Amino acid sequence: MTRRTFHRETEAVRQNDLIAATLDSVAELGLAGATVREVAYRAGVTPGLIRRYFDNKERLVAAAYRTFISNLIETAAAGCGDGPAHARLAGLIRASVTAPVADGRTLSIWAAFIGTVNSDPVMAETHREGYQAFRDLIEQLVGECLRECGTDASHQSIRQHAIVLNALLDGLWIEISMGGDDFSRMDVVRIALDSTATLLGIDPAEFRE
Amino acid sequence: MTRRTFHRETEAVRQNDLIAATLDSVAELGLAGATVREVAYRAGVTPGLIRRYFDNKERLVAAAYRTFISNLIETAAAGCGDGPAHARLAGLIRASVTAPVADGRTLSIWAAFIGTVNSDPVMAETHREGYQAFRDLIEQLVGECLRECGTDASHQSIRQHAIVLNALLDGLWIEISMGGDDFSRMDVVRIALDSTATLLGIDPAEFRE
DNA sequence: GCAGTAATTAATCAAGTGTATAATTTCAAA
DNA sequence: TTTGAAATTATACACTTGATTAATTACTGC
Repeated sequence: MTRRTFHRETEAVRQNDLIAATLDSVAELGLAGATVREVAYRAGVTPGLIRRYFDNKERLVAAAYRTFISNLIETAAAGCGDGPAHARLAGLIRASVTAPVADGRTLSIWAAFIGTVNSDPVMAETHREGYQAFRDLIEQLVGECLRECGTDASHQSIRQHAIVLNALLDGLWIEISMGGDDFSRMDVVRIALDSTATLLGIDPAEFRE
Repeated sequence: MTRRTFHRETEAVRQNDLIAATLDSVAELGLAGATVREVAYRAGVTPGLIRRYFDNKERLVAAAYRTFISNLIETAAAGCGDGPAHARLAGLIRASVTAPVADGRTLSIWAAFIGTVNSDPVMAETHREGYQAFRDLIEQLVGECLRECGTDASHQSIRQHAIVLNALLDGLWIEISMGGDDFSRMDVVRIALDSTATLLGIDPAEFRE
């Protein structure tokens, strides 16, 4: 009986593969399905190897969550581009309600992780960081927008508008990703942009991109 | 060595207790912590008993989710009361962004269950039912509101406004329940009502309750 | 009070979990 | 080509999980 052949990989590649395999497992089988054996199988290695790159399974899952959430925010933020604030905000919104950010697989992974936040301090901290980053981004864009449009741009006004917009985006993202409604015939981007304009008191025409 | 004493209960009471214990476990320990033994312990029975009232653990969890989600929607809907449509809508919104609907424990349970929807068909169906009920309620109230205010109340307009409002409520509910932001100094109810009025094109004054 | 029935407990099982460790294999350096 | 160190595999262990079953207990109807 011969051992299976293998080839060595750098630490970065292996960690990356293991994290990707973890996210795949979580997406398809849920968090409970992301067992050490399942992850190892998907990564094309044996279970024991995981412990060489991650102290324990908890660390692996936490690392997977961190990569996932930072990638997600990065992808959404990449929609900003440059230009005037309202154009950047529009870009962020468009990116937030379309694939690959708004997507069933993404939602599944997000949901699975979210469920652990309350009972797992490590996950809670990771989650807090990611959320904070996104909220800060929105708050800044909202602030610039309000200033551009000459509306009330007081600290409190910015904050409240950011909270509401953040909530709207979260909710739309969930609805669209869930795919429960039939969004195929609607222009979700336009709906998102129009309602944002309405909420911020901006001329919707400027938001049509 | 004597056996522990016990007393019999009706099927309804036992099922209820077991479901309550399941929800407690999920809220505090996450879905992974809701083991048969943990649930039995919290319900004050022995593990074997569970199988007398639920075919298997999957059924118990599904039943717990169903009870949870229907209670949640019922509680929110109870905020409606009666009166003109905009008052009922305002009541629903107020209920949605305040305790016990908007609450950390509620969010934890919701999040834990949501994470299973993608990989578990039974949970997916239960989820769909609950969500549909809430969305229908909102769509009806929005429709009445638009008609009351003389705005465009076409089928498509109602549907789009309902989607957006639903998203806003979901997002606000999550944000508030999460407690990440410091909402203590803000009037979240007013923020929710004002932004809803803005989105629907209704006079905010009518929404102040 | 008594008997029978059904609810409940207690004990056990097989399967799957994360983890640990020793035996192997790969690869780079000499 | 050889050697040595590090990466990877294989195997095993202790533990937890959901499920099963027989023994016991509480309660209902007579």
